[in-house]
Amino acid sequence: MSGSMAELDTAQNKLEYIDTDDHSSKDCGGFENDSNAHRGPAGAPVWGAGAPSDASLLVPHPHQPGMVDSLTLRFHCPCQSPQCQLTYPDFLLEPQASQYQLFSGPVAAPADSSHPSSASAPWFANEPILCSMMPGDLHGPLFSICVPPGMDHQPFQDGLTEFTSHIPQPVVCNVSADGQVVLVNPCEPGPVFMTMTSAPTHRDNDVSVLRTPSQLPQYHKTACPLYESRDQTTSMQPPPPPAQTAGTCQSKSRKPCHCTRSQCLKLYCECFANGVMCSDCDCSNCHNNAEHETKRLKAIKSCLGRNPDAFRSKIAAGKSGEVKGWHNKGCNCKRSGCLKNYCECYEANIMCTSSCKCVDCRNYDDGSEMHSKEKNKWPVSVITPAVVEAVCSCLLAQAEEAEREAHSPRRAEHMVLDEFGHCLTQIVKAMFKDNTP
DNA sequence: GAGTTTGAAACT
DNA sequence: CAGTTTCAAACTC
Repeated sequence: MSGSMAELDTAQNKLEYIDTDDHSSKDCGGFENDSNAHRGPAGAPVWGAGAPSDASLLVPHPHQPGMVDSLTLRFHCPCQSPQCQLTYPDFLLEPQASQYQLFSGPVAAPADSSHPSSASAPWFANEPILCSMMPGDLHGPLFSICVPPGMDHQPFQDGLTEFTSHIPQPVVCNVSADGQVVLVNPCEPGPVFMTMTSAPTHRDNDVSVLRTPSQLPQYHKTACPLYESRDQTTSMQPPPPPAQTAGTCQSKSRKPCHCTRSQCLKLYCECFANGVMCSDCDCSNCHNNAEHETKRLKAIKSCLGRNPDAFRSKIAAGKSGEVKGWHNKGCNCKRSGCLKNYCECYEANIMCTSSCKCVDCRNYDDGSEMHSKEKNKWPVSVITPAVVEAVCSCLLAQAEEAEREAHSPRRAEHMVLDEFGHCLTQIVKAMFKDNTP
């Protein structure tokens, strides 16, 4: 395997800030990244390395070359429309500190999420991409993506495909010849159409903008309503507005909760923990709904205060295949042998790892018998977090090399895929080596 | 469906 | 941070 992270800390600041000094606005929605700040290769945006459910695009810090500014990693609305401010109460927000915006959401990280091994987003190459929530018309803020001049739509489509490929829900996207982007999310009844238009509101009038017809809800159509944590330096992404939250991802199979004492405002409540309002539940005295939005938001804030990762997925999921991943915290089972659904690992159909503090665990691959709920056909013992990290490092290094050598995006993609194949070969070799007596 | 068991979340 | 309590889901009968 080639490359190392050290070689990759060569970020330059190639992106430009949008001057929005005249917009003293607060955030209006969208997701920021977590506090993990990673260096991107050569100034290129990189997929964030947060929890698997919240990979985002990282962009270089404008004043500290080589550093990623986490403050930039969020949507914000430069407008001060009552609609936006109603949607996101003040107490959850902090003054706008930065102008970068990005196309981001609670999406599955492409790789190991807890290490600086982000994969480069080749579709951005060296081009600046500026994304923003813009003040919209009567329907609310616009979801826009600014494509730099001279950049044709094909790479953008590739990028959009890449982006949406990380969204937990299957999303089909395409940029048609007339510049219309179609997103299809099974959470929603129908496709979402976005149209490329000129963007006179942006400087130089030299960018294209993707504009959604019905604005804000479209953002949430591709983003599950998981609440984001905040750290000391970044503002929190507010929860989605009630109307969207209550309906978002409802099509996903979700069990109704039966909470009686928590008002569905604690993590005991699965709905609340999953970031959705209760709907068709059997709970009593429920406050996890639009009618109690203020109390609900306070509860969210409280949870995030206790644990900034409270609403992140506990499962660091494998992107595909039968490897589900691993539990970020690990379980603490004592009596179930980790073979009942009391065990979070077992329930998630993953094996216990060294992170677990369980007693008498039987949810592991002992070489002769797999005890997990659905017997994993993949060699979990080989595909460890360290291996995933190593693979990601290799892919990142390859992407960086392609960028350094100014290869076309397509060529760069091939190089990365070649490297991925090489990594897989080594993993397979390791498998057989491990299974050889 | 009621009662019990279990382990995560919350609390001290 | 460890021990205890609270809670709701999973499980059993």
